Amino acid sequence: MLGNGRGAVKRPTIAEIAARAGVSIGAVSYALNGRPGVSAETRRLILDIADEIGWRPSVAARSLSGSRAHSVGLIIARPADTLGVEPFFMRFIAGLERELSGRRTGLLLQVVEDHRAAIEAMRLCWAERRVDGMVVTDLWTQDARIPVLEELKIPAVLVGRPRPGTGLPAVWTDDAAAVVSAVDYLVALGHRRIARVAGLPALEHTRVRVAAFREAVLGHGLGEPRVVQTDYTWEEGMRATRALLSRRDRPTAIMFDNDVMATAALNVAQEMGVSVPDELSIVAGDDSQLCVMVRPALTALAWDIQAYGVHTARVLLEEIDGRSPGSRQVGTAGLVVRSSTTAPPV
Amino acid sequence: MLGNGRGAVKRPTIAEIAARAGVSIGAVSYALNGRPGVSAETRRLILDIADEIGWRPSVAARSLSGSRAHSVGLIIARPADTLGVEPFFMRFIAGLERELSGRRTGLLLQVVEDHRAAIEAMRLCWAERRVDGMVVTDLWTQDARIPVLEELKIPAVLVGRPRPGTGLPAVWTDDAAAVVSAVDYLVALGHRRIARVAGLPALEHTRVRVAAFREAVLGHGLGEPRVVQTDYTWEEGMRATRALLSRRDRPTAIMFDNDVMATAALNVAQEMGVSVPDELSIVAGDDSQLCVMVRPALTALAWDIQAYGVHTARVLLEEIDGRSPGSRQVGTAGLVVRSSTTAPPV
DNA sequence: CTGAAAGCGCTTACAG
DNA sequence: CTGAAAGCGCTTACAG
Repeated sequence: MLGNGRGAVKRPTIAEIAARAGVSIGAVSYALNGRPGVSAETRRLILDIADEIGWRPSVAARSLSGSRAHSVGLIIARPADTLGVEPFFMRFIAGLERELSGRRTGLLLQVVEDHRAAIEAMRLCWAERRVDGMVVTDLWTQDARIPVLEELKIPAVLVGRPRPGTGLPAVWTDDAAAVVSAVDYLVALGHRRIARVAGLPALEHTRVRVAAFREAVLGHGLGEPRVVQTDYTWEEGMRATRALLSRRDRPTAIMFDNDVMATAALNVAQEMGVSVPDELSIVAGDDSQLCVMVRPALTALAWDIQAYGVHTARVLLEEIDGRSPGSRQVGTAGLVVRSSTTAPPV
Repeated sequence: MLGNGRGAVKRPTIAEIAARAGVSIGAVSYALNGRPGVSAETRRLILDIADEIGWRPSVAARSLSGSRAHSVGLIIARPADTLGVEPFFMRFIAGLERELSGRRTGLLLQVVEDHRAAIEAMRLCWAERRVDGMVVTDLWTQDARIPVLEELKIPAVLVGRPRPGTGLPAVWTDDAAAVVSAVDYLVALGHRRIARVAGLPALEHTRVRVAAFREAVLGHGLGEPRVVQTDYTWEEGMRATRALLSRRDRPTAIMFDNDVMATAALNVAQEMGVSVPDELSIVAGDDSQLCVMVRPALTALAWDIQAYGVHTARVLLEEIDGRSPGSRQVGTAGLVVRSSTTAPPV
């Protein structure tokens, strides 16, 4: 009795190829894997037969003998609600795939609520040998997943800054440089009161961006930097903007850590009768279609997310192959200037 | 030599459990799988040991002997660009997972450009026995993937209306009823000139929705229904809206097939000096956070996408088990009234 | 109720 | 250059 209840089709195996070619299955395996040990003629014959009968290796069999799962895992730890509007993951996944599919490696996706669940999923996935390695996103400054990855010796790539203590390679973008470029741009326009609405404080890149912001503001001699922490949501974007705009010395420019909050700010400004960009300039931290969908269209930092995915997959595959890839930096975000930024009111 | 280059940890196997318990590996397998053939006492002992050493079955070994991959596939066939803003897939995937993870079934995700690539990916995935079945989304009226699924006898579930010719089960929502409810609502407000900006004509649900729209409009005696076909994008949403609003007898209400185009319409209306909702009511076809992020907030049809995912996974797993689940309908969308709809101008 | 054995479809030393 | 065989970690009839 085979597989599914609908009377599964019998797959061709190397035994069948061996029988047709009149050689041993060992010879077939060598030929198909491009290894020495078979004559060019025999190899040709075997490849032709395999091609003709549409043979493909069974991953299960390859995994069992080769101790490779030929898949990698991506466990996204976020409440399901906040995933919808985030264009990041679909683009990132498309990038991962572009690299993985060429290497005949599958992508196993899991979506969980928090780090505790993510760790459990990691352990299970690894214990069952479903994957050869994992992609770790949304890194926290203190990240409970990392010690687990190290304890289990799971090959993994960190999507974020390298961690000196660990042996895990990282693929990262220069968040600090991007933030500085945005501050410089606003200062060049003449802004002196620039605030920042930051994302989740637990996330490492939030911390990096905030630090870069503070340094840039201080470097320009603009006084004590003003930063509001949020959880990236629409609601907190509204609240933070309201708070900033209610002060007497309200900022003339605000940088937001994503596009959703920047859009929220647009609405708050309108409600409060603050004109954008004339009285308030807005910069969104992540460029997305959303930024061109609202009015005024938002000036934003644009990252090449798909390339990020491609490099991440590449580093992970090298890591799995035991080639100790080392960390890699990918392109810094570029500032896309649209209609939400201009010189401050005089 | 084992797995990864970093000196893989030796996984525990049933042989180890058997040795510790002093029984055969067969007995261990029976005990772990809850089958008869071992005494309650032995079973207890075996389970305890397995638990203690953290044993988990190797999927590769289980697949090879049991002829089940313990994974299902989702191949998304869309240009990567259009994926970002779509909140559908992340929600849908979260729903799939909720059901799959409880059944110890993995989700293999692929993102490809078109149906040709999707078919190739399906064939490969199946030939390698990476999956036990597949989820098919974004069904076309004439869908080249279906004959391939049938030819290969791949267990699959259609995310869309049942197809009489095929033996494939479907999980669907009543798109027609949802569209009719929206038309009824607009008519009740007093609208007589209602237009529809539809999505990709090749998609089956576009056709179903357009047909329902036409019927509803004719049923209300509102004259020849006006429908503009688009590809779901922002750009075509703008173009379609511009065309509709440029006519002398322009509509007083427009229904859009998604949220992105409805947002585009908001901008076009503003540019053309048409006030929303006073001069133009707008209904978005898919509810999402975007609908509450714009001003005025958009009245929209809200689908329980996560539940859709849960049911889809459930049906697919039944299909894989050979239980011929039959098609299943899930809840119809509800109209969420916000600020973009009101009575037409007198 | 239990043990010994074959088999799933590959890979890979090891002899010839 | 090639063949015969063991092994990956399970499941599952088949004897006892």
